[in-house]
Amino acid sequence: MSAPLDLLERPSIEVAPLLLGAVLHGRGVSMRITEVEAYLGELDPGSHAFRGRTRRNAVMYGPPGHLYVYFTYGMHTCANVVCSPEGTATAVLLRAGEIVDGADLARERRTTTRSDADLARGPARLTVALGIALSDDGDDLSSGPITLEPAGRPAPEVATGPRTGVSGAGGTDAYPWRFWIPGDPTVSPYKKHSPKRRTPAVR
DNA sequence: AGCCGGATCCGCT
DNA sequence: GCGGATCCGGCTT
Repeated sequence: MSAPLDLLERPSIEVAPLLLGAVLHGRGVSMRITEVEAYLGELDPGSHAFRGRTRRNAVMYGPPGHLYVYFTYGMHTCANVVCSPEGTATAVLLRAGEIVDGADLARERRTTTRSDADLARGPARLTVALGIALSDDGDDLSSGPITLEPAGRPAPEVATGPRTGVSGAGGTDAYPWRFWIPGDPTVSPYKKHSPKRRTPAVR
């Protein structure tokens, strides 16, 4: 890995706050990262790696500095930055960003009309704005087509809280594994996942 | 071979 | 605020 991305060799929980303010470049769009979540690998019930290596999550086990892209809810793709040394499956989910260049192109990729702040607000919208597809799973962030430019300096202020949308994650709600730039209008507003009813209440 | 639920988003109310 | 969309991965049978 090239020197600028050496920071990704650490576990995702350390990398996540450092990614705030970093800029992704690619496919005609540049995006400043404003919200992320850390997924801690095989020990983390919320992580795709919790039950070990599979074909889908194989990239998470590879070297840091690559994209792990997955498909969910039958229609959405989401993207992670793989962290920690090869053989260890930690990653940072990219949840929101501010388009700093190429907003017209990002907007063309969307099917619905939204405000600028909404263009990459939410992990699936973020991949649409950047033109990331499932075929980008495993892409090297140091050589493109999507590249990562680390933040010049740490974000002046970082907010933390529980991860969003993670259910059945064995009490990890208690851990502040979500990081965002406080007050930034591009940060996704979604509330914490509320578990679905399992069985009808019997009384 | 089949089932279940999901690191979500959108449109309607 | 809520439910539907829509299909794949991973586990069970």
